[in-house]
Formats: sequence, C-alpha cells, structure tokens
Amino acid sequence: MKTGKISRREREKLRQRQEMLSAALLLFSEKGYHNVSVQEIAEKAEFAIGTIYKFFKTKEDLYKTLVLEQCDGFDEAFARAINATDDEAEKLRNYVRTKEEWFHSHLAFVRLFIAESRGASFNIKAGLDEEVRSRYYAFLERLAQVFESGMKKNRFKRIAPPFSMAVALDSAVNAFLLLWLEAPDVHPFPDDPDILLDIFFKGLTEA
Amino acid sequence: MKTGKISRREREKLRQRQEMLSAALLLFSEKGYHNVSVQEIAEKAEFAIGTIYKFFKTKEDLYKTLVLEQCDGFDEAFARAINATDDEAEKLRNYVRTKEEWFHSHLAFVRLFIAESRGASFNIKAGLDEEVRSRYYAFLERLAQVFESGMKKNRFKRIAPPFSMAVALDSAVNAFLLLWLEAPDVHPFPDDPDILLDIFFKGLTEA
Amino acid sequence: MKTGKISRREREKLRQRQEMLSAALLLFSEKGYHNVSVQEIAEKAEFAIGTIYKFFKTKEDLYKTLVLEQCDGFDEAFARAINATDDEAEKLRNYVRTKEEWFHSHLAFVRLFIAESRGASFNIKAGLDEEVRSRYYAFLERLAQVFESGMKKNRFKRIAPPFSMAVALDSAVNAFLLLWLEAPDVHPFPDDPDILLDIFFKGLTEA
Amino acid sequence: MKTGKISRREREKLRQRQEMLSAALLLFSEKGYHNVSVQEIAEKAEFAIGTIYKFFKTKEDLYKTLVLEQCDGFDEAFARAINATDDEAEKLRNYVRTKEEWFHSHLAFVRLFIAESRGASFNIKAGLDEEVRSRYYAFLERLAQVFESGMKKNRFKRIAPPFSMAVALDSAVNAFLLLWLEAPDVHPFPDDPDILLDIFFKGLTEA
DNA sequence: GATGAATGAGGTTTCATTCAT
DNA sequence: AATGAATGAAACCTCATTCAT
Repeated sequence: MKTGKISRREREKLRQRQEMLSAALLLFSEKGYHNVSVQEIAEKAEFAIGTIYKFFKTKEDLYKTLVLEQCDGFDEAFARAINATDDEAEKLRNYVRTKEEWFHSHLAFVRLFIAESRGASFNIKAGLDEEVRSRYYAFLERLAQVFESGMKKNRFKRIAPPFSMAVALDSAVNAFLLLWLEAPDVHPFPDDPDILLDIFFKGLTEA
Repeated sequence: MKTGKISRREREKLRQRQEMLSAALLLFSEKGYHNVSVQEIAEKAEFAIGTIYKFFKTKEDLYKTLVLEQCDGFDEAFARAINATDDEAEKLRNYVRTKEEWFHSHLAFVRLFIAESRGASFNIKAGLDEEVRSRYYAFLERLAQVFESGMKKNRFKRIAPPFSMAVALDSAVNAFLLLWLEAPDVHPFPDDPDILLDIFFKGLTEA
Repeated sequence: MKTGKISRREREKLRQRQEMLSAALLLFSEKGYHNVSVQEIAEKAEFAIGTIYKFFKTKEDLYKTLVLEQCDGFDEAFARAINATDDEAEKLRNYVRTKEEWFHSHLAFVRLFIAESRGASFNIKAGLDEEVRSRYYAFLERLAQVFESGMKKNRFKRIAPPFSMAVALDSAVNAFLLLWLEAPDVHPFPDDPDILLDIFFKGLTEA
Repeated sequence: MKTGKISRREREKLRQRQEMLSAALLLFSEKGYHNVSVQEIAEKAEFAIGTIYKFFKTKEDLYKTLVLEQCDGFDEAFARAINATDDEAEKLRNYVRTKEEWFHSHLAFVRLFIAESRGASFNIKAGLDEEVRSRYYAFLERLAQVFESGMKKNRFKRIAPPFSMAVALDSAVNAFLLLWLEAPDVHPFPDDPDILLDIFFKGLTEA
C-alpha cells in the first residue's frame, strides 16, 4: 500500500530529525551554542554534515527549531496543569508540580531555556529572542490570570497586580529549580508545593 | 622622586586597563561574548591588540576580569545598603533600592550578569562560572541573614527558611528589573520598594 | 514487435535526454556553469538526479554534450547557407543572415558559445575547449574557402589571405551580434547583410 | 625620518599586494575563477590565507581589483598610442601595435579580459561585468572617434558608421591576437600592422 | 529502471594569538 | 614598551556523486 510506504518513510524522517535535535540539545546544553560545531552535532547524531543541512537550513535554524519545539512541549504541559482544576490555589500547585516535573525530565533544555528567557539571548541573533520572549510573556499572562481569577473570587488578597504576582512566583520557582539543578543535595526541591507557595500565600510580617 | 614616577606609571596603567575593560563591557553587553572580536575591543579602547594582550592573557581572561570586577562593585554597594541600618525591614528596602540603582547605572553589565548567574554561563568556559556562582551564593547567604535576623527578633514570621526567602526575593527583584529593562514603559519599576516587598511581607491568602 | 517497442523506448529516451539538455541550457546560459547545480537541472527538467546521471556521466559530460550538440546545429545551418548558391558574395550574405537567425533562435546558447570559443573555456576543464576550438577552426576554414574561391574567380581582390579574411569577418559579425544582444535598441543588427559586409567589400582609404 | 619609515612600510605593502594579485592572475588565467581556491592563491603568493583577506575583503573583491587594475593599464597604453600622432591612419597603426604589445606582455590577463568583455561574465557576479563592459564601450567610442576624425578630414571613406568600424576593427584585432595566442607558429601576428589594417583600408570588391 | 537521501570533501571566511619591529 | 601584520586552525555550508530501495 502506497500510503504505508510514505508513512514509513516519513516516520523514518521524523526519527532522524529527532535524533539530530536530541544530539544538538545535549551538546548545546553542555557547551553552549557557540562552542558546538555542526560537525560535532553530526558526529553525535551519526549523520553526515550534509544530512543535517538537508533537515535544517542553517545551524541557527536547527537551534531555533530545537528551542521552539521544547517551548511547545512546556506550553502544553502548563496548559494541562492549569486546566486540570477550577480551584485557583490548586492551579498554582499544579503549575509548581508541572514545572518541577518538566525541569526534571528536560534538564538538558532547561539551561538553554533559562539562558534564552533571561537575557543571554544576545548569544543568538535576533529572531529567536523575540519569539521566545513573547512566548514567555504569554505564559506569564496565563499565570497572571490564575491570580486575577483568584482575586476576583476573593480567594486571594489583592496585595499586588496579578501580573506582578505571576512574575514573582515564576521567577522564584525558577530560582529554586536552578538551585536544585546546581546542587540537588544542598537544595532539594520541596515535595509539597505549598512549602514554596507559602512564601507568597502567607505574609512575612502582617499578622 | 622614584616612587612618584612609578606611582604615576602605575596609575596610568590602571587607567588604560579601565579603558580596555570599559570598551569590552560595552561591546560584550551589546553583542555578546562570541560576537565581539579582540580587534574590535582594541579599536574601541584605542589601543593596539598587542597592548590588550599585555594586560590580559586571553580574551577569556579579559572577560572574567571584567565580570568579577563588576561583581566586586555590586558586593560593595550591597554591603553598604545592608549595613546602613539595624532595622531588618529597612535593610531589605535598602537592598531593593540599591539593586535598582545599580541596575540603572550598570545597565551594560546587567545583561552579562544575568546571563552568567542564570545558567547561560556555558557560553564561556568553565572557570568563571564557578567563581560567579559561588559569589552569588555568598550574596544570597548575606541576604538570608537579614531574614534570619528579622525572624530571630520576631519582626518576620518564619514562613519559610531564610535562605529560601532570600532566593525568592532576589529572583523576584531580578525578574522585575529585567521586565523593566526590556520594556521600561510597560513595566516601570516601583519607586517605593514596599510595593514589591509587599508580595513577600503580606500574605496572599491568610487573613 | 520487438523493434517497435525498443524504438518507442529509445524515442522516449531521446525525448528525456532533450528535456534534460534544454533545462540545462537555460540554466547554464542564465547563471553560468558553476552557479548551476545538478539538483537544479534535475528539478527544472522534472527528473530525479539519479536519472540525469543515467544519461550523463558527470555534470561536465552533460555540459559538453550540450555544447557540442548546439555546435552541430550551427554547423548544419552554416553548411546549408554556404551550399545554397554558387556566388561567393551571396554565400557570404547567406552566412551573415544565417548567423543572425541562429543567434536569434539560440540566444540561450550564444552566451555559452561565445564564452567557449573566446577563451573563457578555462571555466570548464580541458577537454571541451579542445573540441570546440577545433570545430571553430574547421568552420573558419570553410568560410575561408569561400574567400579563396572568390579570389580565384577574381570576384574578390586578394588583399589578405583568405583565412585572415574569414577570421576578420566572423569576429566582426560576432561582435555586432553581441552588441545587439547586449542592447538591441542601441545597436540594432542591420537587416541588409551588405551594410556589414561593406566594411570588408569597400575599402576605407583606397579610392 | 618618520615619512621614510611610513613610505617603506607602504612600499612593502604595495609589493605584497602586487604579489598576491600576480599569483591570483596566473592562477585565474590558467584555471578560471571558480577552479582556483583562495588557499591556492595564498600558497602561490606565499602568504597565509588570513593575510590575503587583510588586503582583499573577499575572493571576488580580489578578482575585481585584479581585472580593473589591468584595464587601467590597457586604457593608459591605448591613450598614449592614440595621442602620439595626429594622423588618423597612424593612430590606427599605433593602436594595433599597442594592443599587440600589450597582449604579449599581459598574456595571462588577456584570457580573463576576453572572457569578461565577451559575455562570459556571468561567471562572476554582476558588479564587475557592468564596470568592465562600460569601460569597453568607452574604449570603443574613443577608437570610433579616430575613424570619425579621419572621415571628417576625408582621409577615410564613410563606408560605415565610425562606431561600427571600431567594433569591426577591434574584434578582428582581438581575433587575430587570439589565434596567435593559441598557436603562435600557425598564426603569427603580422609585424606590419598595415597587413591587418588593409582588410579594412582596401576594399575586397570595389575596384 | 528510476529515485532522491545520504555523503563528505572542499569551498570561503573569521579571529585569537604571536612576535618582529 | 607598544604595535599591528601575519598566521592558520577551524567554523559554516554547498553540491557532485553514489547506491539502497
């Protein structure tokens, strides 16, 4: 059957593509974009250089594809986490748990993502920066809406604008995950998301 | 007088060194480490390439020196902010103000610092990473001590370990400063540090 | 019938071959040998690369075949022009007319031919050069014989060796055709071949 | 003296530049632009690749510089030839002699020039083409003025427009020189320019 | 027989570093 | 002491050709 054949070929293509992206991800996350040569990626992925260039127009294109595909994955996971419940506090707990799980299972990418979303982006030329940044803002907005919704229902106090709360929470979660990433033993990530959320839920001073 | 002559020479040397570092900082912050050539730095600093190499062993050495010197500057400013008062809440306010001022007056460096302290450090080879990271931990520890001290005096509630509070606060401050950096009009940094600190001082849920 | 089948197949083959050569001619004449990839030719001719290589051993082989086939075409047209009459002056007029017509109808090839016959042949590796060059000499000899014959019959003065006359005439005709090719409006090719031939027929100085 | 030093250095630079251009000219004329690598040029000129690129921005830049410098040389020689006398016939003789001498002493370049001025220019990207072509037209115009002037003084018959005469003469001279270039023994270039000019001076048919 | 995915040598160009002046 | 010309390794990318399907 013809469709079968085509499908097999296309599956094979996809597999190859994934192998290239995986090899690249590992290398990029270990050494950084500029310290990895396409030659190296080709060797790790066990393809010839030319084959890499059949799949990706330039080294930059390969990199961008890599980053954006991983972003897609995170966005999906986040959406599932947020939509799994109607309770805002629970949404936030899900978000913390999801982010943690995602970090654990995408360690290699996390370093790249942090670099990208955090201003190290001048490493790569403009295009990606813009795209990743705008995706990150979109993510923050969605997180802010959880706060907004909770405030509207008077489940949360309106101690700061929802967007600010989202920024503060996400940056803190990132920071804790990075600490854990760097020294899992010294800085274990709390099993119970509330331990982290309490920093925001419970006031430091106000009785 | 001999010492005078030597001293003048050394002062002159220091001035040259600073000019090289300044030129490098501007270029690195604009284009990133890998997109700046030593040639370019030499031209901007108005020295010959060879002269640059008299002061710094390699391009990397120049970069590391640059980063660590700026870190020194920040550490000093932070120490002054913390020591200016005995009141822990006021110490935190001073810290926020100082960090903001420092961001504003060291914009060029901030991008590099963020990149370095946030995991983008793989851009440069190992050494610096380690050093900057350990300085950052030292800084976090000092910030944590402010929380610790406040908790001991019962001025702060013990909602989370002091170190965690420091991590959460600093990452949030960084995040807000970055937002401001990227879009000053959309995300102005609050004049009053309390507006930001309230996120931590006042609880979101607990009455 | 077997021969029929084979013949049909062979006709089909020839057609495919022509399509490849046509596509290649267009591309080569537009962009030059080195700026056209076999991939491109295959796409334009709507064949797979492998099929191209079934017909031609290398890219160079394809190119040479292309050039020599077009040369054949010109040689035939030239022979017809020369043999159409016994009058030497008329033979020359026919040659001019034929060359003009051939230029017009083989524009794409003309640029290649000019390049080849004029010393640009180092663009391609040795072999072709030799072949085209010797064909060109053969052509010049045939043209020279027209002069020779005309001189023998005292229809032409013997102002220069017949071969020299042939060289001068053909190079001038080429030059005018090139001028026309580059700027048809500024340098129209004369409708009447005598206008051009007069340069050779009528002396510039001798009363 | 300072100027002396600078002058020496600059002389040295010029010498190096000339060596690069000479090496490139030889290689290009032997193998064609596309069959010569910058590596090869560097080796022949006995410089490192990087040094070549200090003098010329790209391979193409090197090529264009090479061609245009040689054109300058020819233009000067031609101007001298034309201005050396007031007699139009003598001007033409001088032109033929000069062109011959120039061919002999610039053999390597001649092949490139012919290629460039004759339509093989698609080998190199647009820019040079245009420039060389327009210089060639300028040259033809100057040659045409010799005919024009001779016709005005009734030293020449007006058998064709001056520009056409210039085109015919120059292309014929080129053709003869090329013949000589390809096979000096079979096609010696006439010592006396009149032998060639007679083709144009004396009519083939008109008594 | 036809296909086109895969190959990898080889092209151009950059740039950190050295060292003779 | 200061210079900056010279170096050449190594980067990215293309494309003629092969060969398994």
